[in-house]
Amino acid sequence: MGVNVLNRLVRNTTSKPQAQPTSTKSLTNVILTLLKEGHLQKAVSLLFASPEPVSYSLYAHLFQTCSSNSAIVEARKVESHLVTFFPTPPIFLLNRAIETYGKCGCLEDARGLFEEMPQRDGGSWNAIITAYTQRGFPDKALSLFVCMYRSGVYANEITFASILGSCAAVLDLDLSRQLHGLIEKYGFQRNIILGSSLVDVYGKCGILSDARKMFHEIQCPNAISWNVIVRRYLEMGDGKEAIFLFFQMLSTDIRPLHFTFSNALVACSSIPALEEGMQIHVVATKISYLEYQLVSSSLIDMYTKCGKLDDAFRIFDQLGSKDLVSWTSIVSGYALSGKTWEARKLFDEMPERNVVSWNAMLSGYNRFFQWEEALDFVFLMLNTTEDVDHVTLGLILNVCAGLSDLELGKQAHVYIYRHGFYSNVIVGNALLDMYGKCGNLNGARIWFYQMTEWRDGVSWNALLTSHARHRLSEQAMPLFSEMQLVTPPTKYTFGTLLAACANTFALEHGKQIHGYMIRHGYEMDIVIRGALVDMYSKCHCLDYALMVFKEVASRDLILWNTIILGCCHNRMGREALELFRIMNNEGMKPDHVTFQGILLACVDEGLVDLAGQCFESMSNEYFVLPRLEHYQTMIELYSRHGHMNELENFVKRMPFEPTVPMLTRMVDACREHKYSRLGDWAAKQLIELVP
DNA sequence: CTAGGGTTAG
Repeated sequence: MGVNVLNRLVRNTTSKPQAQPTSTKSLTNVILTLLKEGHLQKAVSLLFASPEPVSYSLYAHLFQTCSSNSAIVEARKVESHLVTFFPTPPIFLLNRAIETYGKCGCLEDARGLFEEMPQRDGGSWNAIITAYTQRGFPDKALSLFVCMYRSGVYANEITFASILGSCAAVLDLDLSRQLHGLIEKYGFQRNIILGSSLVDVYGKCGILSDARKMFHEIQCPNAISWNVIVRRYLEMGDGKEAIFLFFQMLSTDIRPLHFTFSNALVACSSIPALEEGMQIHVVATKISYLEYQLVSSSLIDMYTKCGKLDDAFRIFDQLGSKDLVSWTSIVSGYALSGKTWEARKLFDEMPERNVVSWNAMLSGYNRFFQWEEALDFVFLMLNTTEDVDHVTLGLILNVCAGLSDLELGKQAHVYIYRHGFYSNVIVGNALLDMYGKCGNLNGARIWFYQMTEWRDGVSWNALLTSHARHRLSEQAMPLFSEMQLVTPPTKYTFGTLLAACANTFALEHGKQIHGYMIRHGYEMDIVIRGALVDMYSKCHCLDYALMVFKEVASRDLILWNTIILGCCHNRMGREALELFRIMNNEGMKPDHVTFQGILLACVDEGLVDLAGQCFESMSNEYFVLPRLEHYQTMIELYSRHGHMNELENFVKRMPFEPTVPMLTRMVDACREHKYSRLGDWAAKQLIELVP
């Protein structure tokens, strides 16, 4: 503040605050009344126009009010008045001024005053350090702290609290430990604010053991201390411990912050833990915390994540005022559990939407492979709102991949490039996936090398998957070796590699991967076991496939289909049929893939009648609509086993015209079995189709 | 007197 400096130098009045005339006293009273009534601007104008100084305490009061109102113009006026009438104002008032400038976000004013002060005390350093910490410049705060330390000014509790906040922001674990040592050396360790700050900084640095140790050293943790420790466990993905600590807090007589309720509920959503969530619901109701939108929104989300849509909806429905977040929560609850129609109905009713609401709805369509609806929704979104973020773009790319629409995917790529989203790793990986799924392996490769700077393990997996999908499984192994130098493999990596082994009949590689996973304790989920079954059966090692299959406790449809088709691959039709029988007994509903396996088994075993019955039972008993490949397999069945009458009846009863491969197969079969009536017809059809 | 925590939804 150049003007203020000038004032300080030019003015040489020697007025003292203690000798106040009556007019000043009344002025003070008027200003105080104005402040009390919230007229800060008027109060400051009055002060500014007054040629008299006021008491130190009134200046302090004015600064404080400017602080809480972020009134920068008024703060400058107050400082100006102060330095005009006091050539050497008390340091503490200038410290207040620095703090006020900091709170108003005017760091230049704060720094200017700090630099110009004729004398500084520890409070001045604290004020400027706190200003930088709170306005989001932790590096500057830390370097100022070093200056302070070097210039021999002692740090006090306030300094430590502030500087720990900066450590937490930049995750400087080493400095935090040093500060911890100093705090104990100076005997500040019983300060609850410093204790909580240390819990905070250790937790943010991911050292929960130290955070927990520090927490236990706090004699009487307050609501903030509890909130910190619960939150840190939640952030590190240990929802269980977060919930445990929350309930421990409830057994003390501390009244929890409503934020802590929200954190505990989010922890329940993350596990998910319905029982505990319901208990928290009860407690929150008892102490009227559902009044907080934050708590009720978290509660709605907890119920949806625990699969209790009805309960979630009941709370939502009874909500006094439904805010954007609770609307979005309920929509996402329906959308992500497959009830996209209900979700859409609610979405259309929303009084307002933001990018998260749009993304939630779109995610629902994507998760349940409703690509057409998703695409319509994308266009609706782009026509309605400008609000598009990296999540939206990732979802749009998923739609392109789902529809195998490379052109659309390329358009999205251009958009992403133009709008600077390309260096986002989520978007980048979605792009890789899109190129792979749209059949453009080269595009995927080029993009993979372009994203060298910011790719992660997922990028490698995506590229591996693209290679495996393009029957370039031989190249997957060298790629995997390259990958291992950079990033550790995950179960997704192995899933892809096993599929690659299956496609290239690389039994030895497959066995090595299986062994590697067992030795290194990788999670053997149902997808991995399915990949193992598939790999072993495609490598003609059906015994191993069956062994892995039998180890799975709860089998899903995909796993059943894999083993049934595996038997077919190994020309073990009878075993396939036997497995189908067991599957039925276990109450598993077959789908079109299962029936394709069954029909193939019948072809192989020459079970023409059984195949016919199965084909009939598809639509009659199991309500599985026969697809093109089922009709084709039936044609193969009759052709191969010379059942020409049945073949003719079957083809004539088909709900669509036979395809070229079907006709070709029929012509061959009719020639072989001298059945010219159908053969001639098929040949004629063929000529019309292929001129 | 100044200092600590916390923003739920994709």
